[in-house]
Amino acid sequence: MNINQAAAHAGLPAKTIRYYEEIGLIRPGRAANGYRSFAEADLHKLAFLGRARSLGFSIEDCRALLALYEDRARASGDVKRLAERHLTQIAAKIAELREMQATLGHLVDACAGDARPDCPILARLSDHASREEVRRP
Amino acid sequence: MNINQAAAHAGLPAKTIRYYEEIGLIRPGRAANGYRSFAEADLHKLAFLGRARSLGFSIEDCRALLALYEDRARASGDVKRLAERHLTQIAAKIAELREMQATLGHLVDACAGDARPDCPILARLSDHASREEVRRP
DNA sequence: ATAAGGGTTCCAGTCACGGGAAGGTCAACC
DNA sequence: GGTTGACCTTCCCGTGACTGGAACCCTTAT
Repeated sequence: MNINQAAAHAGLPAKTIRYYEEIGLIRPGRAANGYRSFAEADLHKLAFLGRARSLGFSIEDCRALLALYEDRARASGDVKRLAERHLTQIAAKIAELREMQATLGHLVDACAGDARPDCPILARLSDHASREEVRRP
Repeated sequence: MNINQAAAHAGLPAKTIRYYEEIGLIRPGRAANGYRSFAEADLHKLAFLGRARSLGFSIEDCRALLALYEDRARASGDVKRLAERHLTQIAAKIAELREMQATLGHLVDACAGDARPDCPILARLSDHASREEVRRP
């Protein structure tokens, strides 16, 4: 099977597959004409990689996951640790984004968004101490 | 004021400040010896950029925000539109991460994490149709 | 004179690809 | 047999927003 069929099968761009070969994640065979030749096992690995990437695992995590997958004597604890570490990173990223969302959301709510120049968003960016709340007497 | 003092003042690495100059976000003066010389206005801009970046705005968004900030005839609507577009992206990213978190969280919960090789995480990666739930009779 | 602690430029690397050029290969059609 | 046109190959550059490091200049203190 040639690269474009493999790509369609795995749901990955051909460019990505070439890249995965370049960095040693897969090793498809070669036909006499130099074309890459993808066997069942290669397709399986590509699908595995696509799913791991879609869960946000880094390429290096994917490499480790693939190695664990192929190691029949693996301990599920190793896989779980890797996944938990990734979950921690996901949670941290979500927390960071939610904070941005909250801050920026308040500022956007306070901004009139009309033709006048006064803007609490710019005010906050230019002076961190500035607040969008109304003054209290 | 030299670059390291400016960096300390703005809470940004000196490298980042040089980069911001390189891409035209700031234009500090130069002393006779070739050292960058940061004036009040430069420090203010750097702080502005630092806060905008910490809210997740891209460099190009920061450039636009800075231009709006310096345009006394700006319309707050322009700022608000930019911020709302960014908020949309933040929300999309959060949604994506939460889906990863949910999926991976279920898999981690279902994984024994011991010395045995059986692992629902790898099972799911190797076969998307696999489910971590217990079989129902 | 020298050593330290600034500053400067430029080059390379990061991550995970994507775009595009230049050229080889294959199947089909006239 | 020639010619499309689709597919394949390698190679190199660009992305975003920096970060690290080399090689070298400037200032101040000993």
